[in-house]
Amino acid sequence: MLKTEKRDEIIRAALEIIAEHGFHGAPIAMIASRAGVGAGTIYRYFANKDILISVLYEDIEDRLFPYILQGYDSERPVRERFLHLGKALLQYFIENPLDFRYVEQFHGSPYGAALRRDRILGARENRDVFHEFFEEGISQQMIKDFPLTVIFDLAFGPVLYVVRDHILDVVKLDNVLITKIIEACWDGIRR
Amino acid sequence: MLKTEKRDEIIRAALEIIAEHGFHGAPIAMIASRAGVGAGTIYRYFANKDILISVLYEDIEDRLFPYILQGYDSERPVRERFLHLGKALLQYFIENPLDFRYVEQFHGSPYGAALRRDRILGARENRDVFHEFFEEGISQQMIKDFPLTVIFDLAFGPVLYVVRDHILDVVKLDNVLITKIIEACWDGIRR
DNA sequence: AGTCTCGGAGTGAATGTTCATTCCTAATGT
DNA sequence: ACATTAGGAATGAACATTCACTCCGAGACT
Repeated sequence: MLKTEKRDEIIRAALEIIAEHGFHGAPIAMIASRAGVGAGTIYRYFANKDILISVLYEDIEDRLFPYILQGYDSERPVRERFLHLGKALLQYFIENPLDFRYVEQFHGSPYGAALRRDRILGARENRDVFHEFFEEGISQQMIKDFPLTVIFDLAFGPVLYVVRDHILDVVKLDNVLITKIIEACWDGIRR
Repeated sequence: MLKTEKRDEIIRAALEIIAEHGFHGAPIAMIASRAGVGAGTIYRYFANKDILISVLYEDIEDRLFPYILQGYDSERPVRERFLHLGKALLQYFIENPLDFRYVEQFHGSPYGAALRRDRILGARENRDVFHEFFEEGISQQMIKDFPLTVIFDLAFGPVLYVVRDHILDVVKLDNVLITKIIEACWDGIRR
């Protein structure tokens, strides 16, 4: 019944190594030894490396969305909700830099390009939260009338770049700065 | 005297293949055949693949900056200059999608991480234009007072994401939309 | 209770492939 | 003729994937 345990170890190890060394510098043998399993074992859980890589990505989304939705209240005013979503996103990646590094590499690579039509952050059930939120904001005339995709880019593009800088240690983010940044994002999309 | 010619072919071929298939799916043999040269020839021009990859990146910057600076007039008002820079950046990548795909992959990879402290767009002489521009904008109280890095993220993060969407064909950008987008970026950073 | 059998999870050495790089020969120019 | 440049087969290293084997626990049998 401990199936999950080994599988989790493999996923954790793969995340660590790929985030740090890229898809390149992450041979199966290395992942296996970091996970404390035999190389062959990985193939008992994942048909091949590509599939491991995709599953890993979905795994991150499955942790990210619940985190963001914590304390999200769709009854609150638009601006307040935006600040919540933006901050939560920023915070999640700051707290989980490996996830960020991984997502970043994944998106830039051909693996990620396969996700094409699916929006940058998620395409599962949860995605609807963002969807609905922005659509409501637009119809309430609180948010500029752009295609949804563009609104995403305006709203969260800066957030992701700021996270990168924080991880690369070129900015030091504290709570005050974070709030100011998300407010600036809001200025970008609000009417 | 045709030294340059073969070299350019190699660079072009490498750009095409890497942009499309990633650093992965771009074996030297494939680059060579696309360039119409022998595999060994590549090594007459580039010591190894890593160096080819870095040179390729620098090459892109060397084309990007002159393009952006065309018609840039540091005497014009801050807002106007910002609109110029933003549009030019967007336009360059729309016109050169391979360059964009390449830069994107490069940044997300460990190669790019080596550029750490160097700012996201350039670290050569030209970089100063952006530098100076934002510093001036801040001291004139036209632009919000954030660390320079953050200003970059707020200003150009959205632009790069929009370009990605355009290339992935999830938005259709026309001149009107482009202008509106850059204006929204301005709203994000202006006081 | 003790012994035996079976099945499936786990292993890592062996395999075959893919690749960057080298190096010797051919071609080209001077 | 000589020097320089190009070519691409040959080389060896690195890697993903496979597979023959080990190990272990849960039943079955005595």
